[in-house]
Amino acid sequence: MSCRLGGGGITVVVVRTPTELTTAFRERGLKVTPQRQLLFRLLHANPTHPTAEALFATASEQMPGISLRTVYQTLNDLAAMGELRVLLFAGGSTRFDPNVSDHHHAQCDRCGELHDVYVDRLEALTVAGFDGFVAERASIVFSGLCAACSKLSNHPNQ
Amino acid sequence: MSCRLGGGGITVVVVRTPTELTTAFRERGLKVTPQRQLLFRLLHANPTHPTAEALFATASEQMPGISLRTVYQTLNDLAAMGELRVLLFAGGSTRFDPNVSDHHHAQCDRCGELHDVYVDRLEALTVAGFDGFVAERASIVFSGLCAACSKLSNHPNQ
DNA sequence: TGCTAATTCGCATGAGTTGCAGATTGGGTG
DNA sequence: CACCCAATCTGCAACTCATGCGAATTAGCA
Repeated sequence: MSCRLGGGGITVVVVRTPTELTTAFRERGLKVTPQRQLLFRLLHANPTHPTAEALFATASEQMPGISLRTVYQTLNDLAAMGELRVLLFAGGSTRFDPNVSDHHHAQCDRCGELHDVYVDRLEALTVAGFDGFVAERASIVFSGLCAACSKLSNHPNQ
Repeated sequence: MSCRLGGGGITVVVVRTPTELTTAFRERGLKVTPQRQLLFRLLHANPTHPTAEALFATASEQMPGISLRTVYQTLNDLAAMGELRVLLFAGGSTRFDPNVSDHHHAQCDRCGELHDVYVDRLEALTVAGFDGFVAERASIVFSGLCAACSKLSNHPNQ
């Protein structure tokens, strides 16, 4: 089985700006605190799929005293609003993906790095065994070696 | 750019028999205890994607006093040997899949049920954004409603 | 400016999993 | 068949990640 990889088409990352998130929060009767504004900024166009702890660490630098509890709270609010995707992967805690466009992931077996990929022609898949299951979404995770780790294994002396 | 995903052709559900697992354990210098034999039997052709706790509960019926610690230990050993796939899904703890053939999963948004599906023509996918990533495997999780829950939503009066 | 519900924060709690150590045992060896 | 030792089992403690709770604070509207 093999898969053809598209020639690096342009990928559009759709991530709400802090301003848009502010509006979305207010519309729902949620308040926009300095803590939340900071998190909105840290998440904007953030491609690192951070964990709550990672965001907390970064946020603490800019706002000493911010609580880990607040980070979780805000992340959960965002996820409930559909502004954040929650990702579960091997090797640790929940990661949050501010990229809510239709995309998938590639995870490196060696360093654990996770990055976004865009898959087309999903409808071309042939699936057996649905047995009445009505699929609405598909989430694909590719495993292998990232560019950096792939180079390393070609030069094992490193 | 293209990637080859291992395997291919007709998908066969390969689940080692307790006897095969016994041999595999001995070959690696691991001992085969009554506890492990029981777990081998409980896992054989088990389509339920059980959690460690679920296996522990079933095992306890047949072997009162077996330790949850032992269940974890054996599951981890099996996973390390590649005889078990470790699955992480929303809604709780790690699940273990004794079906190590090339397959994927469908999870019901409503009841959480998880079942196996077989995907063909992965080669038809067009993937952008690998950016040097060398994909070796792909894991697909479909979300939607299982047959039972799908019927329920068509008859909301229930 | 004042009110009130939402939020923050810190601590306690809970679920899931692993580390540890003493007692036990599988299974190769003599 | 008995012995021996490393592997295993078990129970408990500890650890990680995440959430519940409540008193103090604050955003945002009147």
